[in-house]
Amino acid sequence: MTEKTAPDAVDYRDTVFLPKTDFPMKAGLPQKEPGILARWQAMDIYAETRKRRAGREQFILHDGPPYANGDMHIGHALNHILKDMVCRTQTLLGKDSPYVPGWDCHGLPIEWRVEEEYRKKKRNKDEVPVKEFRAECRAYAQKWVDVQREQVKRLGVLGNWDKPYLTMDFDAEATIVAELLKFAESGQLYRGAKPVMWSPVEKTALAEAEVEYEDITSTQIDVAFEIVESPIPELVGAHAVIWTTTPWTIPVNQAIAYGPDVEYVLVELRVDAHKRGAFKEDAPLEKFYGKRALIAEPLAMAFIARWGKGVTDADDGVSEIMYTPAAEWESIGKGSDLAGTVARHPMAKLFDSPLPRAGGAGGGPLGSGEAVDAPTPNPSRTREGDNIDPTSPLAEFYLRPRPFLPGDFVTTDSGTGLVHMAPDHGEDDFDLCKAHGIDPVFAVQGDGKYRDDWAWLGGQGSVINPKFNAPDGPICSDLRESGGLLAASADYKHSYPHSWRSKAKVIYRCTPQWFVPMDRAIKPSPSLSLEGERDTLRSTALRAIQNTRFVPEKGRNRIGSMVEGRPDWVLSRQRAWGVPITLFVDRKTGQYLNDAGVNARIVAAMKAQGVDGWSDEAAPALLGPDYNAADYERVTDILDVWFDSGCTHAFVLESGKWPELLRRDGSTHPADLYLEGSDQHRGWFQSSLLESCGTRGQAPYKAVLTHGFTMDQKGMKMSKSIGNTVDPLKVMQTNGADIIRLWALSVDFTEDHRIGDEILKGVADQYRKLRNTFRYLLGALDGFSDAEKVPVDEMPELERYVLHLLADMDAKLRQAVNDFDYNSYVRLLSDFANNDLSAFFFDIRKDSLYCDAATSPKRMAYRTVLDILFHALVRYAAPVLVFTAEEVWQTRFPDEAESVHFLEWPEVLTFDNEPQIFGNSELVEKWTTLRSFRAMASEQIEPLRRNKLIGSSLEAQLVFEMDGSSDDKDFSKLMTSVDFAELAIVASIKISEFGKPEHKVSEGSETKFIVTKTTHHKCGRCWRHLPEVTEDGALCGRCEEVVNG
RNA sequence: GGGCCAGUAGCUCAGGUGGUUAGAGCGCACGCCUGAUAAGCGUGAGGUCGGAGGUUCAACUCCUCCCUGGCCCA
Repeated sequence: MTEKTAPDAVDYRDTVFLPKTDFPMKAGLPQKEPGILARWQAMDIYAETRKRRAGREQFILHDGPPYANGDMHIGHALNHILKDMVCRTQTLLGKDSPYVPGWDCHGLPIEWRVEEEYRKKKRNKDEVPVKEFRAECRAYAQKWVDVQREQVKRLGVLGNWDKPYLTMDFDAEATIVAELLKFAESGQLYRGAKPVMWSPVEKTALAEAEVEYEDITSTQIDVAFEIVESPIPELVGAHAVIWTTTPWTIPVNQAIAYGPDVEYVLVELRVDAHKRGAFKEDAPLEKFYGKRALIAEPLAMAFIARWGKGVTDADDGVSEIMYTPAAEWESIGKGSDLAGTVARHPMAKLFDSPLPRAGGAGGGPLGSGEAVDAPTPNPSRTREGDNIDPTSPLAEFYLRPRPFLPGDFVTTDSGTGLVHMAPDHGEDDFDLCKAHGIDPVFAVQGDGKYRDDWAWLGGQGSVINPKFNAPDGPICSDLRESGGLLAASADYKHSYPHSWRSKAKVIYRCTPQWFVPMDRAIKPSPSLSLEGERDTLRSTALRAIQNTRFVPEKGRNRIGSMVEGRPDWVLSRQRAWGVPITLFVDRKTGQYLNDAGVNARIVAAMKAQGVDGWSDEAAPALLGPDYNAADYERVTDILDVWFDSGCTHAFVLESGKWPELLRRDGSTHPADLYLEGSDQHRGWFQSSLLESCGTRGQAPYKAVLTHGFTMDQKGMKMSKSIGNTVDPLKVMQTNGADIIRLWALSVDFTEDHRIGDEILKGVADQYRKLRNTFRYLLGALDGFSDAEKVPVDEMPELERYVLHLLADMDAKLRQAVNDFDYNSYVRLLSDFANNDLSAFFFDIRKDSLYCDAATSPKRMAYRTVLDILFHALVRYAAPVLVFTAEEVWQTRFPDEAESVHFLEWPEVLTFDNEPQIFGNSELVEKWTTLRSFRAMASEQIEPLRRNKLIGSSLEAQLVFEMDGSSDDKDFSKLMTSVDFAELAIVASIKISEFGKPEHKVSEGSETKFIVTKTTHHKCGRCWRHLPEVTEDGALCGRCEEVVNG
């Protein structure tokens, strides 16, 4: 065959209707987005959106406040994008979905930063008036609120940025106090105690973040506690050995812990006879030689070595020391056998008194119950030999028996396997003792010294002073005198917490704290109605969890098990920058004042002056004429910041300060949704739940949505020190906010997910495909007007089929919105644009769009569908690609006063509302089959292209080979019912009645097509190969009519 | 160390109650087109479903242990 081309081929390019648009292929988002933002700001798009949705069903997402400190990081970005997506999709659905952002402004980290600035300027915090200090904290928080606000706005997040809520607003502070007083009124507060990290130098409690660990050398001592009673008779008279590196805690020992599964032995302390001459003169041998010591078996040798070092002068003395398991008790057994054993405090001997009687582990000598104000013991200074009244509080304390208690925390890593318990100075100690009714005694003051009234230890200096703990210091001396010291040496190297600020050692110290009880029956009050008669905060909260929707569902289990097992809520902090615990405590009874009038004055003072309204000077006025300020202790603790944020539902949603948030449907749940990272199961979700359950008897939210954390490309946690962080601000600079948004909404945010260059590149590719889809729509719709619209029932089947695909996706998108399943949402859009439109519909109709007459019904129908697609897709995309969607919309419908974001979810045709359009699904089945044949044809054409037999598929001729089966007859019928050549974008198709097996590509293949090169000539305008074209470059009938017609 | 959660192609994700050769989009390779052109179309190659045991006729799906990573605690 010879190619025949017209010698003077005409260029028909100008007669072809090519897509025409100014919408650029390259986005240039970093340059373009700020301009779009400015326009939105100028038109006050947030307020305008509220107006346009006024009176509609509300969807209230309540913003959890991020901490006002530092730049926005990727976690903030993800969180805000998700919140924005929620509000925007709800708004798109036609609801009124406002967003009031907020910040958490009180608390230690800010206080800390301000102090750090002081240090740089060499100012002493203690010399700064507290009001001034708070003012600086306030300014610091405000500075970061402003910084973060601009950064989040840049993401395209729509919200009431001009009026965010701050926990440090006076109104907020007043409401937080009012909420606290509700707990007071319903009897849900008590003062208890708890060991906290304490710096004796700064005289303040420290948070974990303020503590650093350094290696130090401490005095280690072994102390003998004489066993006075035990279910194992052999133990009576023997000595339990405890080991500690904090000798100063021995005076307030109150018990001994054993490991229930640890093996214990009883050993006799002996020395080789020939070494006896080498004993130190002052050694405690006299008192212990030949005596029996109770100790964990794996640790016995190490103890003997310590003991031996102290009793002989010989360098090799250690190896010469003997120990023998006491013959009387061969099988010493496990720790659990020690239950019921009782010892006496070695210092009891300093009191000239009879041995204590066993039994009855008592409470503290110095008060009990919830009031912890320390009573005063007998202040007489006493040394051994002095008499002290055995009925005095201090003597009674030392003479009280020390019980053996089971401790899971006891290990055989070091020490003796018997742990001395000082509930004042250790968390394990406190918890174990509390569980057995033993309370702390508060003997060590804030300055680290024993109280003056603690007999002989008072005024001895700070307990962190090495001299205090030295082998020749007061503690060891007393123990030596009383015969309790087995070994002491200042040579134990270990890591120990120090104050980050002063570099001084810190201690655990029990201090009075305010608590909310989890298991106390709540006193009903007018504002608080509960379901159960004896409801506690825990039971109420657990019930609320059952009534809440969790997305993903596993969140319910997570917060549930936390609430089930959590201890009482510690509300108090000994700090300056926070909301005060505004209680007056009766100095006589220890009870806090509960007077509605006083409370109202306190709240009013907060409203007027903020947290500064709570001061000694203000106390008399707050108390009013009915109370004498001298009779009351003004609590100076501040609230845990989690209480602040737990109150946001009260001072933001219910306050009326943001009218758009007020419920108009009588709903009792303030919020439809809380949305934060999964760490907030322990944080804000829980503090809000407890606060609301304690004051309102139910959760403040209907649903809780959690997202995971963003990891680096390899799935590892991001950290500045490793240098694997991704800065959203930089991504916005280089890629644009729409790219980060698309990223956040493409990943499975309910789990931990990743970000990195490769991932962002993929997201950018995905963006480009979507952008080009819009660009094509804009170009193809050039000049389109309502006059061109064709009724759907007059459209070709292909158009109706595509409308069905749209409707199908529409339903799935709605479902995804309801499920907050945004990665499905985005993928549905991408897949639809790629598969159904670009590779299928647009490709097939390219010929009609370019070459048919403008008045062609087919072309008009196509453009009508493109218009429908445009209106639907731009709306679907708007919540995701907020900037690009606006750019698309404004390109087609420029209007300074309008925005794509005011639009509502598109109305699409569905089976339900227009069954006749889709032929009751027959049309869908038919076209699904046709698409599979189309795919098959492409597959068969490929070899010819690869072999350079043809180039464009338009050069291909298909022959459908029938094998005579009924299926084939149906298929051929199907294909002849449409213009299959047009669908497959080939020259022509023939149906062969009698299949020729030799033409099959391979045996057993599903192949139905034989492909050859067409013999027809190519139309010079539409490039189709058609029989009527006389020579290559001449016109086909259709084109002839369009061009010359 | 404890509680909870996750681990499917290079990337992002699908894979009801266990059942035919594990899917999609993107990317990649190759090819086509040159009238969506730093675009569009097609074909193809990529996975022992984190690992090891076990239950079962049959396991990506159920059980146990381990590894890796994450959140919250200690």
